[in-house]
Amino acid sequence: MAKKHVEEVDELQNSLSEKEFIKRYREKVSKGGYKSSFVTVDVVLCTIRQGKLSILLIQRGQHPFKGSWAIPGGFFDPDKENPLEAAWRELEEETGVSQLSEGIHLEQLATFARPGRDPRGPVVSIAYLAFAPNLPMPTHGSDAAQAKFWAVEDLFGKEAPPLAFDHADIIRTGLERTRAKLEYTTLATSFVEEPFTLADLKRVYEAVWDVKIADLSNFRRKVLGSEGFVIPVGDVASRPKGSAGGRPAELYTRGNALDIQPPMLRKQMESNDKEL
Amino acid sequence: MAKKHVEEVDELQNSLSEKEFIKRYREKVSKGGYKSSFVTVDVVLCTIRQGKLSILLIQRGQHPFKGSWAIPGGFFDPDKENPLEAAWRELEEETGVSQLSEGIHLEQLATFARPGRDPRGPVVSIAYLAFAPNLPMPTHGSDAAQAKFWAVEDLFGKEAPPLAFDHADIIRTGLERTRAKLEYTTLATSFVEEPFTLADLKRVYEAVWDVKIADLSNFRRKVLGSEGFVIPVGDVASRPKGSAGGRPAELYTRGNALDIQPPMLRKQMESNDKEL
DNA sequence: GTAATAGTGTCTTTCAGACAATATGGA
DNA sequence: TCCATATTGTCTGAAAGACACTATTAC
Repeated sequence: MAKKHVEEVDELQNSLSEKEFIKRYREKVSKGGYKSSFVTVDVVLCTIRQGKLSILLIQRGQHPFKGSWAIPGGFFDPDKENPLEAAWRELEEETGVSQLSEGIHLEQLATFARPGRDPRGPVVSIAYLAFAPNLPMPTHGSDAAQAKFWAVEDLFGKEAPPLAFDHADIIRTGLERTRAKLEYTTLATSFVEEPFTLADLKRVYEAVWDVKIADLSNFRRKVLGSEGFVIPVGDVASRPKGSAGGRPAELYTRGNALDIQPPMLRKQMESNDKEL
Repeated sequence: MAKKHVEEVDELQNSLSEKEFIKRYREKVSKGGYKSSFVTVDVVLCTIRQGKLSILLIQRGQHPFKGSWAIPGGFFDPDKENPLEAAWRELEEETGVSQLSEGIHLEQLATFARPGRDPRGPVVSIAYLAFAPNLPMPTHGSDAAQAKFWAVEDLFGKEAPPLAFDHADIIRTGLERTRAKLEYTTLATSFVEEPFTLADLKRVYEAVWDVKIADLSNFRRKVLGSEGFVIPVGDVASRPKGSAGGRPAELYTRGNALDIQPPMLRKQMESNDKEL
């Protein structure tokens, strides 16, 4: 991370209006005539909380967009690290989970570089997309005012929080990718902790696609029929206390397969699509 | 495009060794302590020439990688344009086709930012992926020594040309995306000129996947059964002179559908996979 | 016992794969 | 006429959707 950059910027942060801050910032940056750009690495972290697809957002404590919510991220040092490594680092800073935590998936999403997307000047954002099981956090990072998982359905309605920069676009792109990936990859398993039951996995599809999968039997046949999707543990789940009765479910771990062949179909939708 | 940057660099280009050039270049760039980066927009342009999946490459006339082959691209001005617009501009400069040319597809591929990928210093490449029908060109751009379509099968063998920067990685990524996209989108039609026959379309799949589709009948049923994939023109093709006889094929234009539901299957492979 | 959840089996429809048969042009 | 290509039709097997039935727990 561009530490010196951050420190110098920090000197400007205190008790300046956003407008004045941007003016001073630009003076420092726009020299030399070279059309270079700052680069950030930002992460759309998807997980499932209380049965709902949710995304980690951090309330900004600094200009610009002070008080608005942003996906976690930080400046990228193009001399020192790969952007993927930077994304893992950001993820670890914000959530406390390490790269070694099995099951967390991280991939490049897209790069956003529209002129004016950052009022400070040219800043290119390399966005990443992460899937994680329900995490104990959020432990908010060093410079974050507040970190919180937002249910996706709350992000785009009239009660929606203000989103910083073009992060609404980035989140939308991430959600589209997420929904598509569940169709033809095994990544749904990245949303659950091991070991898991098929009902757990079904809830992932229901949360991400916002559908009701009516027939657990067909879902079961599809998952178990896909070579390497899940591996039976040979044990059964103990029913959570306070829950009603019912036969205990068999437990599974993630298989090695990456793709589902043929893909999972997403037509069982009697969907209640709310947001885009 | 960063015109001033290009001009200043041009002063350094003549009669300097690559090593000396890079040293002088770095002295100009590394000032201020801010960890900013230059950004380029580069395009993997795929088409089909003589029945083979091919990619447009340009032989570099300047350091670094003088004499090596690179995908077309150029510096991106983060103040003035969207990267997608920049990609269209690059495409137009190198090929003469305009954005209005129906059928050409252009999408963001991925961003490459590994430290050291450009010996001049930190340069982030936003790579785009384009599909085009057989083009009259290449008309080589202003600063390009030579432009040529290379068959993919010639790019990774022992007779392979030297590729600049990490463009081998970018091309590989583009090829994977291209092959995957033919499965679940209608983008195969972007590789043929309108109007086209189903045999033309079949040749696209064969070239991109490097397979032989044995049964044209099943292929036909799949394509015509996919709503909005192709639209019959109501006319038949006239057989090219010199070719053998045979019933003339019906002509089609591109439909409005973006996705194929369910996807095209890529198992008819008796593949002769050569490169990766 | 009932309620609730998990798992098995079976019938029907859809669609890909294989392959046979017909159509339409050129030499 | 024969040859080459395009198009239509038919049979079969794999897999999804619907749905009935059995299994195992808590109460």
